[in-house]
Amino acid sequence: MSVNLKELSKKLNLSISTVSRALRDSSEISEATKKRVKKKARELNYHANPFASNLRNQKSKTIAVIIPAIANTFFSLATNGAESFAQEKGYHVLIYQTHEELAREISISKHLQNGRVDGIMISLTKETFDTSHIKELMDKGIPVVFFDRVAENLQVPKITTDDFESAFKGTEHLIKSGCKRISFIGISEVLAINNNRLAGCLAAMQKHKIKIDKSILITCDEDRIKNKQKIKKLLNSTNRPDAVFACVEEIAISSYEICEELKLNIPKDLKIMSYSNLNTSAILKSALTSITQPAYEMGREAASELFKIMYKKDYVSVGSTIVLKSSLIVRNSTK
Amino acid sequence: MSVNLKELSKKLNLSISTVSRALRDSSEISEATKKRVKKKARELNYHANPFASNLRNQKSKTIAVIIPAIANTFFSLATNGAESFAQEKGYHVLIYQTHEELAREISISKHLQNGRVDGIMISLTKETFDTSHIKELMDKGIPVVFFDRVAENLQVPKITTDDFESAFKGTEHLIKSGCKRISFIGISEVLAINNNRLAGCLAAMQKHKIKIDKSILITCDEDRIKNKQKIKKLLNSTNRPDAVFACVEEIAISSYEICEELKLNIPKDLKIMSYSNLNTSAILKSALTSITQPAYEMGREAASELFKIMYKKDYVSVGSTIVLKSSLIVRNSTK
DNA sequence: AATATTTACGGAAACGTTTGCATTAAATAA
DNA sequence: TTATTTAATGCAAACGTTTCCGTAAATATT
Repeated sequence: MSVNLKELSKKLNLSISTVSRALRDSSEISEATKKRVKKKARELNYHANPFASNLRNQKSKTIAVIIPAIANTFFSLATNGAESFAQEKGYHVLIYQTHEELAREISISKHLQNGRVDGIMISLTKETFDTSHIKELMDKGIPVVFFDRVAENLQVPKITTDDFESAFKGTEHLIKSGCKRISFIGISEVLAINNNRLAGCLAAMQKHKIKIDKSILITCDEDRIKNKQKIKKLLNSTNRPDAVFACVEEIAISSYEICEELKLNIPKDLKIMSYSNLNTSAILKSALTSITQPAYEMGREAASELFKIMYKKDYVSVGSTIVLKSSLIVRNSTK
Repeated sequence: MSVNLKELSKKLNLSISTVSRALRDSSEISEATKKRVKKKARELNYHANPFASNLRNQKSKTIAVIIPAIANTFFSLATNGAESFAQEKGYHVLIYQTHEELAREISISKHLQNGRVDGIMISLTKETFDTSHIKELMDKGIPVVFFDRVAENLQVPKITTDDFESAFKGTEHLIKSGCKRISFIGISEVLAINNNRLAGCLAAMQKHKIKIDKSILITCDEDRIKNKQKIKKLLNSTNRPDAVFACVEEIAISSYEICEELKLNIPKDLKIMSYSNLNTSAILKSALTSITQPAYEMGREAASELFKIMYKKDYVSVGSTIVLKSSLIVRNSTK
């Protein structure tokens, strides 16, 4: 196997403890031996066994990122930010996908109760109405931070965007573009992110005296095919909306595809606006008006907050929320 | 802290070893005590310390996925496949981004020499012309598999797609659509994947007696902005190509953006075809003709191969290559 | 010169498991 | 009845670190 401290110390005619200290630059060791030890360590390609260190130190230099899905522009960008930050700090990143299933989220949480990671970043599933599994982690003393899809009732740092405000602003833009019948298409009835966006949308409509028709406020919380059927039904109805405000980009994409099928022109027959991190927004058949979250920065910020509480001795987590701004980019789909 | 075997065994009036064996269903323990032990373990919310187990067992139940970037449709899909497979097997997944830098790839490789993971899946950077750092890992006895961006000279399982054949077929499609001046835009001069695609493209041109102009076989291996300038120069030249064959989707996206700038119509003024896993291909301003790799399956397959050699005692890695098929989907951008 | 302090190192315990090797009691065989 | 096997459990070593404590020599202090 790999060379260990014992072998290394034998070759050097030194004790294990001296070698260990020399390698970690202890002040108790003379510069001369430090040099000698480090040189030999390089020669023999010595690398400390992480499990022995972890066991002894009771920490893993590892964080977990729990997300609904990695193959998603928002979450992959956020993960990019988190991993980049962690790598800079010399930490490792474990990734877990819940696939939008609460059962998996719970199962993963249980698996992380044993100290495998020093901290956890999580974005909840569409189904997560109850967060006692997260509470359990916190009670075990494991630092947790939420990003984007947060649980508002837990005393944990949260990284979010200005969902209400950006949705409000986006909806005002739609109204100014002449929309009178706006359909909000959400992804969940339990996620704060969804409900805040919806609330922002409704508030703008109220302010501008737009009649709210609840029958066109729909939720696509099932699989892709069923969701598409739901949207198709909406866009095929006699009393079709004149605009779709999509809560996430997948819904916008489906809407585009359905417009194609139904020969609806965007933006003439239907305007579409969406929360989106697509890098193809500008080159879509009708360039997509987007509300773009700073996904990469959110991932970095979440990791940064996580490290802050991880480093704090005897930490008491506080429920501070960091709100980043999304940006509205108007393009052809709402002209 | 967390409850450990010692405390648990004390509560049960049993020895540590008995409790340990009971929990792992050893045949040496009576059913009665097994039941009693498991019940108590649940009650006290006992979870074995993974580092102690790892140290003792000399394995980590963890694999590493090393990729250029996670915020990339292909790699995020492949990672999805790998993580899904690993999760099913009860394994954990560490993720590392190289950001296309060989130096990082080397640094990460060094960090994984210490047994932190039981196996590694890797897709190389654009810059990786030398793979001695990978060889070092193999020499330490750590199972490695390549996917997509492979090193052809190493004796390791490799998961690839039929790059030569799919590029050949795609190019023939371009030629049949009337293209006489095809520009291949690559991403690296050292990656096999790039060179195989280029070779496939050239072979098709040769077969159909299309003149090959080396000045329009270009490589975009720098940052986004410089690459875009390069493409712009190409598309703005007097002797502009009538088709772009993009080696990866980022190049296709840039090409679309430049066409917009230069008021070039796709496909009238320029046809574009690309290797791509974009889920917006069909709704782009001119729907993109794509060669799509089975990214998710590649990730799963790579993980599957990795587990095979991980489970093999005293394994000798063989350089078997699994080739999956890409599919050509013809859309409007080459009509 | 005698004592106190500092410097540089070694011994051994501890982190929490897993497992080879007893050990004991009960069950079976001779 | 006595010897032998089987079943169920305990003891202690081992995995490879880190660090508390101890100690001898070297240096500083009075």
